Amino acid sequence: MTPVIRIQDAGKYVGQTVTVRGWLQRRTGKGKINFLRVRDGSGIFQAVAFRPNLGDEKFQIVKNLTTESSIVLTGEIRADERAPGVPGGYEMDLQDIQVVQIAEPYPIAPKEHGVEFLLDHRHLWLRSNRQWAIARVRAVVVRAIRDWLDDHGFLNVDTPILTPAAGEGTTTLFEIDYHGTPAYLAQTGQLYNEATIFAFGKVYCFGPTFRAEKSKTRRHLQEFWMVEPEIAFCKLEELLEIEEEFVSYIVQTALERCRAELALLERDTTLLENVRPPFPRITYDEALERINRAAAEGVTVPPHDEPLPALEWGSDFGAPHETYIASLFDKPVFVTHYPTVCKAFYMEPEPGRPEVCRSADLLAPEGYGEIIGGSERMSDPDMLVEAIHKHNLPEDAYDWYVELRRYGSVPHSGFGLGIERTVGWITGISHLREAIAFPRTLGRITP
RNA sequence: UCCACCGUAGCUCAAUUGGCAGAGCGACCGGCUGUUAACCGGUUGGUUCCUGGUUCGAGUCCAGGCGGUGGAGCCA
Repeated sequence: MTPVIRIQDAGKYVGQTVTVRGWLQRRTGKGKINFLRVRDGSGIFQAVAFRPNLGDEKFQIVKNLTTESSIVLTGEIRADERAPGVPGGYEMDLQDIQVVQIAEPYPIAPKEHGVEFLLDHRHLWLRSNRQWAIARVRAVVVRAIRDWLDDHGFLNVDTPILTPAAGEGTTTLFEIDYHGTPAYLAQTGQLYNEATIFAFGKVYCFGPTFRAEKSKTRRHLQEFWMVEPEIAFCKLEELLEIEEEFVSYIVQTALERCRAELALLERDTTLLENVRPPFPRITYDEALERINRAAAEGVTVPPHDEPLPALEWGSDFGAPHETYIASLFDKPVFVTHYPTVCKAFYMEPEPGRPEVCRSADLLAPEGYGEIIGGSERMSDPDMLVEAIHKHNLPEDAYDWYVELRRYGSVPHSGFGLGIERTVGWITGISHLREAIAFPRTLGRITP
C-alpha cells in the first residue's frame, strides 16, 4: 500500500509514489495526455495522465471522468513549475486510478454565473476555489480570535441564544415559541457578559446572533457570528488599546497563515500589512466637522453615487459618512464619543458632557464599514434605571441587569466584533454572503 | 418599509419598427504529448417567470401578480 497523503503536503513526497483521494475539478486533454485538476480539501493540484505510461484501459477510464467525479489517484509526485494549484508547483504522474463515483453533469461551469443561480447552488458553490479560500481564511480568523483572547486572560463563557427579551430593545428580533410563551433569538450576548465579568473578570462569548432587520445590502446578514469580549475594571481608553492589539493580531495572523488563499483571491494586501497599533482616533465632533466640510465641497464617496449629505449634530452617520471617514485613513479608525441619543441605553455618559457617551466604533478601511461597536458601560445603578426609563424600556426585564451594579459595581467595557465583516475585509470580497458557508439574507433561507 | 434595476436553452446573454427562437459556454461523440475557463470538427438543446388583455400576429405593447438583485434607513 502506498501512503495516502493530502495535497497540501505533496511537496514533502517528491520522487515517492503516493495516493490522493479527492474530486475532479476539471479535466483538460490533448490526445495522449490528460490533466486532472484535483481538489481534496487541503489543496489543489494536477495529476498528469499519459497514455503510454498509464496503458490504454486506464487512460480510457480517465477520459470518461466527469467534473466532480470522486477518485482515488496513485502516482509519483514530481516538482514542475508549470504545475498549477494551491500551494502549486507539484503534480502527480498518474500510475493508477480508482473511480469512486462518476458524477452526474455538474451545474456550475467554469464561467461567470448570476448571483441567484450561485446562491441556489450554495451547497455546490462551496466547492469552488474562491469559496474554499474564503472559508479557510474564516477558520484562521476564528482561531486567531480565540487564541488571542485565551492568551490574554479572557475566559470563554458563552451566552444563551434563546432569550426572553430585547437585548438592546431597538432592533427587530426573531420571535419563536418557547413552550407557549414568546422568546427571541439573541442579537447580542453583551448583557449576559456583563454578569459573568463579575465572576471571571475578563470574558468573551462567541456565537451566532440574529437580526430580523429588513436590511438588503452587501454588509448585512440575518444570521451572523460575533465575538464579544467584556472586561471588568476597564475604561474606554484601555478598551481601545485592547481592540487595536486584538484586531492587529487577527489581521497579521491571517496574512501569515493564508498567503496562498489571499493570493488565490487576488487580494491586494498592502493596506492589511499596515494594520498594527496604534489606530487613529477621532471623536464624533471632529468626524462631523470633516463630513460637513466635505459635504459643503460637494464631495462624492465611491461607491455611493449621491454627493455626501451634510449632517446636523446628533444624527447618526449613514453608510456614505462611515465610508468617507474611513477613507481618510489607511488603517482602521476609532470614532468615539457619539451623541448619547444615537446609542444604546447602557453606555456611560462622558463626565461633564452627558450629551455624548463613552462609545467607540471601529471602521475598517476600503469601505468595509463598522467591524466593531464598543463602549464603556454604565456602572451606576440609579443612572442606569433612569436611562431605562428614558428609552421607554420595561424596567422588570432589566431587574437582574441593574442588580449587577448593586454588588461591587466597577467601571467596565466591552465590544462586539463581526466575524463576517472582518473576514470580508481581510479577503476583499464584495458581499458578506460569501464570508459564511450558508448565508441567511433577507428573503433567502435555502439551502 | 421606501427607491432603482432584472426575469429568453443547464449557464451567460442576443433578438432592429410588433413579423420564422439565436449565439457562446456546458453536456455528448471524434481528433491532438504540457493543459491552466485549451484548441479543431460534429451532435444535443426552449412553458421566452405567471395570469389576463390589445393585435392578423406578442420575447417585444398594456394591466395585475410572482421571483430575484442592488441601494436607503438600521446595524456588526
